[in-house]
Amino acid sequence: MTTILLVDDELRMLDLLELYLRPNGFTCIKFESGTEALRYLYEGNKADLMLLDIMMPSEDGWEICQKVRKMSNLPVIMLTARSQTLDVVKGLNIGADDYITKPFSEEELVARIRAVLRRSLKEKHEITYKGLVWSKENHVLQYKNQQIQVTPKEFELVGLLLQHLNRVFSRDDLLVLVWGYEAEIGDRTIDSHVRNVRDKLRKAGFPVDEYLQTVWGIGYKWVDVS
Amino acid sequence: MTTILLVDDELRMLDLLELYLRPNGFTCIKFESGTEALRYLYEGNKADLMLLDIMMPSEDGWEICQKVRKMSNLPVIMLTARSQTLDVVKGLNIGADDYITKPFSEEELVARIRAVLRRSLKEKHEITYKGLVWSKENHVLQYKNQQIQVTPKEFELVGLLLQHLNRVFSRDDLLVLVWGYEAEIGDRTIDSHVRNVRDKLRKAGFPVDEYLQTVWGIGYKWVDVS
DNA sequence: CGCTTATTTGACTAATTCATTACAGTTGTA
DNA sequence: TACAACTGTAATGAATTAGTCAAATAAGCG
Repeated sequence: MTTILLVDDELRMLDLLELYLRPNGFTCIKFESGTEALRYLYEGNKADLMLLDIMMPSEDGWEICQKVRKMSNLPVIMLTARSQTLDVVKGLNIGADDYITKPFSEEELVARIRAVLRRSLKEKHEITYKGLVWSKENHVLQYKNQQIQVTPKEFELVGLLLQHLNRVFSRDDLLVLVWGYEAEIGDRTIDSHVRNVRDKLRKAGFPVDEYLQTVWGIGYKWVDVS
Repeated sequence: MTTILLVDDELRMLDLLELYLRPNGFTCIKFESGTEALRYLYEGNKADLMLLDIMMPSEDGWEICQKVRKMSNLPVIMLTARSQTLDVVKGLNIGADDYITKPFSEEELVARIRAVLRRSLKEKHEITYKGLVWSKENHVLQYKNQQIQVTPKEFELVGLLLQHLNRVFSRDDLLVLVWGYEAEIGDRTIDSHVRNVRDKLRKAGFPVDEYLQTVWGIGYKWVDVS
């Protein structure tokens, strides 16, 4: 079963969304404001996706989306009446997974939701790779029961690579995905962090050089051969 | 926030319930059959109460109620058109917490829900961690038979951390979960409370620094290694 | 109201992490 | 091999974040 959080200040839109989604097997939970939805998430409840209206009286969709992003990897689809490119870009940069403009058909809505769900399924909170444990919830990196002390940036970096085995990340990719889209950082900075990660993992006894490899001229990747 | 699961085969009744409950601050999740609701619970989702119609085509309310009872202590209020004493008794025996006959007023519905929630909240939470006793009921914190005098906020803070060992709480998390949603508090305020908690526990002889740890750049957690 | 206790704040210090730099080392290619 | 492009390294100052504490403010209570 798939649970979708609907966030819109207009009751009519909430009802319409539910009308479209329930027959398609989605469980809907409606919220008239983003803060309500956030509270729901903060309380540890789970959901599979959030449909979020941008135009809302108190806190707008952008802010809500950012807050959701900070606390979880819940996929977010933004809803809006406006279809300006600027908004789309802003939304996607902020971390929204997709963007639907009103009005929309039932087919479009459901199709987009399915697509986003397919994409987002892979993200994990806890990853174990050959004895190396990465846990987002506990914010620890362990190897063979010993804790590896890493900084926030290092932690994010390792997590990203582990979550996408064999994918090559350019320094630009890493910049956006680890540092955030507006960061302006030199290439050497990223190298430095990679170095530190390698150092710490190596010292813990993990054969990091087999896995965290440099792709010459491009960036870095975590190689998984098994 | 309180989440209520609505289970009824009639869409109209689901809508009516939602219409009554949402304005009273309840979050509603609607299910057209008991099995759907059960699946929702089986998947680990949380809720505070279930409103369950007795008369349903496939599996009736009694059966659903029994299954809910087996897997959790979620309070259940049964809904029915019949008002025969027999049913009431049967329902309460099976484990329902209350019983509402249709038709009902908004006031009655909300009042009963509140009453059941009040009752069900009480039977909660006593945690013992290495000699440290946290008792919600008595609202006391003890270590080796000596009472540790803590303020309400400090008490909530310790309770939250103890209830989720090893989980890292960002200051934003703590803000929402301890202070409540609309609180606007500075980071230093949270630190202050953490400091006070550490201070008091330390003075009582509890080795708090081993457990209540700072996760640099993220927040705080209660580390449990055992 | 006046007293007590709890909570919050802000200024300051301490600790840690981050970004940069310059240069040494490495790789790819002609 | 030579050279150009790229990556690795280590040290360091800047920036960010956390800890501390006293004082201000708010909240409870008789």
